[in-house]
Amino acid sequence: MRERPSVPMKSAVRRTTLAVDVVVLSPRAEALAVLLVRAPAGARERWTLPWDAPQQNEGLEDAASRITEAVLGSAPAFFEQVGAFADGKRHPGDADVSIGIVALVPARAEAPATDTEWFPLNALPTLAPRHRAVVERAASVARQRVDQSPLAFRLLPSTFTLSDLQSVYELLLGRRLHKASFRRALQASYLVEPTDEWRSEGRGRPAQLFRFAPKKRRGARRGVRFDLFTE
Amino acid sequence: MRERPSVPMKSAVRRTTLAVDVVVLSPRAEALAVLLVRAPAGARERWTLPWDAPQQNEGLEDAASRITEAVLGSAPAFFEQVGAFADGKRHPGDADVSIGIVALVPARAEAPATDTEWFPLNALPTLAPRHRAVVERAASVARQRVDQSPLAFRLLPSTFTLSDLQSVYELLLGRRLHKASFRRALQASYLVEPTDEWRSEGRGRPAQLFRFAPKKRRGARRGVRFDLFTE
DNA sequence: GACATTAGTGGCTGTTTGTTACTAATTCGC
DNA sequence: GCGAATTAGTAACAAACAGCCACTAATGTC
Repeated sequence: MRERPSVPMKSAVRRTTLAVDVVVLSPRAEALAVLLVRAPAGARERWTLPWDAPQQNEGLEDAASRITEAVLGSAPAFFEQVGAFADGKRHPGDADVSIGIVALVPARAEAPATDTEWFPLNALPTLAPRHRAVVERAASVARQRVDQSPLAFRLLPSTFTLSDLQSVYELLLGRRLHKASFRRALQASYLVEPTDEWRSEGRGRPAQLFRFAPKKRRGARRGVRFDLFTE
Repeated sequence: MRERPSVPMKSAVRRTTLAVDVVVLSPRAEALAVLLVRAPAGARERWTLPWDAPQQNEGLEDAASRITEAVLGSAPAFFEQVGAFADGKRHPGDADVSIGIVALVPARAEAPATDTEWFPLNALPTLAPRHRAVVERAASVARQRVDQSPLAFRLLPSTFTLSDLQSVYELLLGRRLHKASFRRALQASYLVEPTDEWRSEGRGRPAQLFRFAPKKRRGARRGVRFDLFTE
């Protein structure tokens, strides 16, 4: 019979260095893009995620907000943790542990700070291994939660056309959706409401503008889907 | 026009204390239960989550594995991060930052260590505020990801009846499911395969045992669901 | 052997979804 | 001015799916 262990003594509490690494995502030119910061001369990689150590008594999301505001001029309204990273992978500031946080900003947000640049997710420059892992996790989290969290709406301005919304979903999911089905499902969800404004974008029929306005939850949800992500 | 900020100087890197807090979940007596450890005399609360500081160069999941093994006698096969907690809430070891990790163990796992006890999720004793937040997040993560991650199968032994499986889903989702619909959806998902064993559990017809054996992903997934969690 | 109990399936019905095809309102080229 | 191109939005049908009910099957209990 196996010996029943007893509760362990706590090891001596170690002090570790902590970083908050922010993945700022925004749709740019038909692709999801990440905001990167030019690294100081002499660094091993030329680009890094915006990051910093949290201040004393500063929450992680608060730190992410401060870090993002410094490179973007304004703080995004939406943050979500994507995980803690403490593997052996190298961090630009040699932090022992990184908290990865994804921030979503609408397409036409303000111009970023000097020494920053948007890179499409599929054409990133070389990053420190830790930062590459954080970016990959952030993208994967965004893809997996797009229908459980109002992620898509944070990538759009406060009013948007349904075609805009569909494009963002397609960007996040990485596949095309059918227009009629998309709209039907959206209608049934009571997530948006029409405004009385219309937008004419060059040629073609003008589109009605909608805003994100989730109504009270509809009744009990139904059966299980068994949609395992077996990637 | 808004002034374009420049990239901030990194603040002096602070050293913080870090804890890995593990939420060990298992189905016990018709409810999901958490494994708690009796706190040393003099502590403010009588019970805590199993936790410890990660060792030098130890990954977070490795730490969770070590911590769980110490209280359970064997390491569960499944861990998932549920988030980092750095709010002002008090931690039993006064760690600045906690990484919450959920571990899933099957129902009839080994007897826990002395000074530990299973508590149903809805009848927890008083915990340090940080620990309460970690438990709540863990439960919520488990509920939200049950159909995207093979969570349910980690709460069952390697072979199980379909009624067992359905019960675990009902436990995680907090609502009843319909037997025929559940089985149809499961069949279509190719997640389990029958063994040639049967189990007779007291009265009633014996049930066939199945094992978790996910087959290659079926073709492209379909439409969007807009299932926002508006809790 | 009747009955209670649990496992498992067949089939009907209404709902949701994929798809095609259409109508509507605009710009562009001439 | 007018048709072609372009984008927005909808109708309608068929297939797939989910909720539901009722049934059969195999065991233990009395």
